[in-house]
Amino acid sequence: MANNIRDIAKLAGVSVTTVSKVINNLPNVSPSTRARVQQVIQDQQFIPSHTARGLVKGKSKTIGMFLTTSLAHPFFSKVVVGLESALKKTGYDLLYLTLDWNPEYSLVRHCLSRNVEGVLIFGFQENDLNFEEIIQSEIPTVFIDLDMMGRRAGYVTSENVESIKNAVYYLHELKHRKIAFVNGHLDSYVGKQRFEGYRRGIQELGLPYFAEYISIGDFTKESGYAAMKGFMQLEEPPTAVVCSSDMIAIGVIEAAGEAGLSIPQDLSVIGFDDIELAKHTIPALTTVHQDFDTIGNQSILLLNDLINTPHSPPPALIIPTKFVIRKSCAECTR
Amino acid sequence: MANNIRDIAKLAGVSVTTVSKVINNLPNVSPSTRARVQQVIQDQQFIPSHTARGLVKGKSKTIGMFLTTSLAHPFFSKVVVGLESALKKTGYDLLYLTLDWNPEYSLVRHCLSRNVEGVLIFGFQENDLNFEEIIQSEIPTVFIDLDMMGRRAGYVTSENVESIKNAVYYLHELKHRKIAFVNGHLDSYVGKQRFEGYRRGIQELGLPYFAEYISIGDFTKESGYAAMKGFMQLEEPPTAVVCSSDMIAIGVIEAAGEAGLSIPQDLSVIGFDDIELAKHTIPALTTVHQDFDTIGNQSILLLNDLINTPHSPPPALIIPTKFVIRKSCAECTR
DNA sequence: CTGAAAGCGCTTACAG
DNA sequence: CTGAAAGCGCTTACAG
Repeated sequence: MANNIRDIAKLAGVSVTTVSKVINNLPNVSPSTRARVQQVIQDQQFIPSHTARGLVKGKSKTIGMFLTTSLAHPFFSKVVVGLESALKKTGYDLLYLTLDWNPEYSLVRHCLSRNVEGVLIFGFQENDLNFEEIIQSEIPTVFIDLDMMGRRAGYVTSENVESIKNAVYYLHELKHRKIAFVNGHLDSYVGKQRFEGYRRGIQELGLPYFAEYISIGDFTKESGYAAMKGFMQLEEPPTAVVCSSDMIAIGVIEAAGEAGLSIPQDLSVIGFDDIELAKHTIPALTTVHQDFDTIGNQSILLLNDLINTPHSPPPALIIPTKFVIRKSCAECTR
Repeated sequence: MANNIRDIAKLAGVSVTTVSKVINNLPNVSPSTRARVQQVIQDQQFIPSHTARGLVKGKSKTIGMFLTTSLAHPFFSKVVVGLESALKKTGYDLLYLTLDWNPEYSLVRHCLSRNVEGVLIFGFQENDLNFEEIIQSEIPTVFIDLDMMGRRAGYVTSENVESIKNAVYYLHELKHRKIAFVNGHLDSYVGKQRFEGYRRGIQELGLPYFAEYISIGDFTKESGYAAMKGFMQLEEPPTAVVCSSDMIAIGVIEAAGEAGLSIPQDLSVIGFDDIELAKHTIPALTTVHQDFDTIGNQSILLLNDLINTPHSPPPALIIPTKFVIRKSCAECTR
């Protein structure tokens, strides 16, 4: 049984150098020799060791991925589809790196010991981990939904600011003037961005900025529910609500429904994400569609550039969203 | 800058053997020597190469995972949470292996070249891939939701048969006698199992077996919708429908709603999976809850046994489900 | 307790 | 076009 390049060399009656050349499709091997070696490789079902190759070349053809466990979030699997296609294209495999939360643990150590060529970071917020360390290490890194930059680190995210701003504009065109906003955590990058979008929309349209119309939750249905309950206490409740996630919107709709308001006649609601559920709410949710597939795909492609193109600039890629109009908004009649 | 064990040895004034012993916490090093070496390691921020270690030991501390891209399915992320905790416990990292669909491609080659110690296969059906090859290779393998077995291969899945049977029993207790079943693909393992559950339930309860009450779809909402439309054409439409997924149930409910039936008064519906959405349907869906976390967790643990316990028998682990009673079933009044 | 040496399975100048 | 040899960074008998 031939287990290594030396066995193959012996069987083919050549040197290991030659076998290596054949395996790697390098020139300077006569056609007949090449054919003979290939035959032996085939016969023996020889599989070169990726590990040994990695050791001598100092490359692993592996990208490390750090993920929050709280990634039980609904987008993850969609992003993975995008990752997969780009991985295939670039020839990398993805190593799902499990985080260890003991004090001596270090992202960088893990990466270095595993010899990953680049790192993908997804689902984390600014202060979750010691990202400075990894940026300093200059291991090529791409963050998803977190605007970290470094000499060899960049990010990809959806168009958050404009998307929310557009939602506000859309409601304004429908004659809404009392437009509330239910956001997620402000310590998350997307939370900050979307808030900025709301702020700009209100400002550019010359609408008054009411602190009472802004609620900060945590992207969940529950936080949307609570926010809407709050709005309904106001003397002048909003006639429309922009939400920072579809789940928030669903909570808003539920609270509104309990109070006897019908959507969209009495209240217009806009979500964010376009999750599966958004099509199935009653009424179907008007929302901002995120292109998760492209996010995944581009993350790997950019990482590949960072790794393999010597002076490639750190990326900061904003993926366009799509505004999906369904049934949860109507013209304001009051 | 110290990059390898030899540099450390030099700096500490010892042999590489000794450094290796210190790194691996092996005995036969004097305390003072050990301390000195550790100090140097610390000072130099030395990180041993996982790759080199893997090469000589023939082990990679890596588990390979094959996943369908169609894994954009909603459970995946929940299973990952379970995987993660077990990975941490066992010290393995997960290599997400991207499949290459060209004819020469082989799962086993990929695994062998990457030197993974075990393989997790998730989201595939019997004939999707050449699983025989991987079973023959005797690389330790655990399948999720696919009952493949081999000398070193086993599986973990939810209790599918009993769960559906119980659902049928539950409806029977609610005095339903015309109980339909909307299944997913029969070429999927879980499809077959759940069908068997339905069959047994009907049989044991002495209910007549009507082919018209059985619809085979593809786990989607659309297939549920179509199935229910069909049922309503029958002379004696069912009074209750057991579904092989929550999405199917949602489609059934939608079709029923369009025909003016109210749930649960006119029709009882039971789902499967207990996805997020199940709580939010109107009425909230009675369903079979799958314990995805445990599925993920046990998969790794069993794989770990398979890898590290010499004669560990191939596992066939059935994870219990929980029947979650919500609002979509009522006593049959007709 | 310590270290010299062989070896894991490859790649890569280099000489012929 | 071909091959001997050094080396990637470790571990592990083995001898002292």
